[in-house]
Amino acid sequence: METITIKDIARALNLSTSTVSRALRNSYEINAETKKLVMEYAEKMHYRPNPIALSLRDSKSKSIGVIIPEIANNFFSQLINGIESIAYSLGYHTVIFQSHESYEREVANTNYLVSRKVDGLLVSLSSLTTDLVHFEELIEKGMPIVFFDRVPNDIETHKVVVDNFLGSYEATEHLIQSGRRRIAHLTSPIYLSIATERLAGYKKALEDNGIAFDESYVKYCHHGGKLTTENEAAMQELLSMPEPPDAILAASDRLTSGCLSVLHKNHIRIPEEIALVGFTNIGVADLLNPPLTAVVQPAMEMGQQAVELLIRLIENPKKISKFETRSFKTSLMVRESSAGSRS
Amino acid sequence: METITIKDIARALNLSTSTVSRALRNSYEINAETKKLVMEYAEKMHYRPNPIALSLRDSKSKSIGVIIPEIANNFFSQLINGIESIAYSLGYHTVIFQSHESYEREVANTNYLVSRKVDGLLVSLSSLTTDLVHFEELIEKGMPIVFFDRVPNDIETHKVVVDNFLGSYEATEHLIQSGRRRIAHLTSPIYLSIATERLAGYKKALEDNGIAFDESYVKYCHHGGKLTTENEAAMQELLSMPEPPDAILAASDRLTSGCLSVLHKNHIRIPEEIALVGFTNIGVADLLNPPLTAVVQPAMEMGQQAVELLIRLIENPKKISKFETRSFKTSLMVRESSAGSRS
DNA sequence: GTGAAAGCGCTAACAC
DNA sequence: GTGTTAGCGCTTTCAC
Repeated sequence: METITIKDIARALNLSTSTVSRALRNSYEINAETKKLVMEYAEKMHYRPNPIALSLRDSKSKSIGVIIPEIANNFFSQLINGIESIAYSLGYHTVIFQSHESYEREVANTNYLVSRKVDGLLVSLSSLTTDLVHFEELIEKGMPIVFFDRVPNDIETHKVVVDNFLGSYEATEHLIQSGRRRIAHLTSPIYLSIATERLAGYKKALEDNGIAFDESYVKYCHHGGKLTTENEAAMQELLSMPEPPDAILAASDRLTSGCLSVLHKNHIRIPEEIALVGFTNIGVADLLNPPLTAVVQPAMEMGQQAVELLIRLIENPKKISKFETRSFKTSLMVRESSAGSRS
Repeated sequence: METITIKDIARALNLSTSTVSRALRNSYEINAETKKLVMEYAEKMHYRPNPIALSLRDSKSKSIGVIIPEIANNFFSQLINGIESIAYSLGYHTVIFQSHESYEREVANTNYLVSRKVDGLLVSLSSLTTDLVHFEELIEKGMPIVFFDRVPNDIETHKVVVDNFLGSYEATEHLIQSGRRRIAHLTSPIYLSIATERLAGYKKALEDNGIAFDESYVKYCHHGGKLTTENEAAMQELLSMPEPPDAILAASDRLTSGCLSVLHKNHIRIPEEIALVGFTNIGVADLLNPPLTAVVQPAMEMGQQAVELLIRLIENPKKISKFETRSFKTSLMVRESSAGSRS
């Protein structure tokens, strides 16, 4: 019944454990006959090496840790699929943890994964992370880490990102071209570089098109839209302005659907009264009412590239001198929610 | 720098490893002073026990494995959140694996988790799993397993499910009451009990309302809607029937949005021409066009109950004589997609 | 009250 | 070509 070990095989075959071990690893120094004997017996008994023992010995585990803000988000779940597919084919296992946008959980997860001897880490920062020492120390110690999407500016390592500036710029310009002038921007705390970049793209597009930037059109949701109340409050402020916006650019999945929801509740016609464009990887964007213009990120590819870089780092421990940052383009999927109606 | 071990502490304090070990576990047989000394030094050096070593020794890991069909699905990701929250508070870690509706991956994941010495397993079957020996053997060996949502009929253990029959019955009856007569049912392969139960509820509702069951109104998508082509094909068949349906009951998340998508593409007015009700936990159901009537499952609670049962099983290894099956009620969220228009 | 030693499963020097 | 041994980090008998 229970799991069989090398020792059991050795005993059964009247060999030493080291011989069995060598035979199983097909070592050149073992007699062909002995090998065959061992292999067949192992096969027959369904022998499987104990990965825990291997991890303890080698301080590695052929597994990589992934820390993301949350799973219940299409962008991240698509990303995970990208990660898993590559990792799996390269013989690595993927262990996923959620920070739930909490700095403490991010740290706790990191520590746990490290103690579990993952060979490397793939991380997308929580929106409330400002202190990065837990990662800096790890990198210092030689732990391979690759950041994606929400990456830190101050850490030198491989990164996989999206051109947020451009994505935001294009979306904003698209709104302008469809005749909007009072474009609001709904975003998350600016700790994250993705938020600053998206804000910058938005500003630049306004500027390039001769529209003055108005700070009161920018609303920050500190929990990134996780709390609906926060979302609604921000939207209410916008709607009750003397000159309410005629378009909104929402900076994340959560923010986008939250925004759409509030507009619905207030019976505001989209796009006639207010146009909406959002960063989102939601699968049903074209089935929404109205079909939603979306800034989409190539999540799957990002995940694939991220693991690829990570595994390269893991398997080439010689200090890499220059790290790369792979940048993807977002794609603007234009749909009704931003249709021109005023130009 | 690197991680510090009990041995390091022992050496530094001129004690034996066993004394240090005992002191850290606050054993009664250790001198208070020694304890204090050890504790403080350990604290100062950020000592953390190596979980791998513990797992190797004790053949357990304070972690539970979760095997689900896929993460990129609101129902499952909400469920995971339920699992994680409870597991975390009880000191267990959660390791998530996706079967991607593949029997082989399900088996591979199971084996891996077992070899990694998870203390228990939480599983929702892949839609293509018909052979259950891999789970049966494990249970035989004493591995705690709790199934949820997609549960096997033939295995005796704790289960957490939803009353699929009733959910389906209510949804169907609702369609009938809103004036529909030719109600189609879009479902996945009937290997899964959830599929047979939903089908049964649908049939019974028809019967109870004097509508003859017509097999040609039932379409099976073998990949559960994972393949859009499959989905479209099934829908096309329905639409090209001499008497196409005037309503559709979709049996899963994927199937529901796929169905909605095809109806859109074919410019079929919902609910005027065809009404739609679907099993789905999608968050934006009320933002869809039209707002979607949904059979919603209490995913979070199901996850919480499932871990709770599992951990009870883990921590009470004495053979439990009777296993329980906890059953939740679905809730029918009536929205426009099934509004009455013909009665 | 504390230490020595064995063992969890595996591999790799180092014998012979 | 095969066996012996030590060690990865930890706990736990068994001694003293």
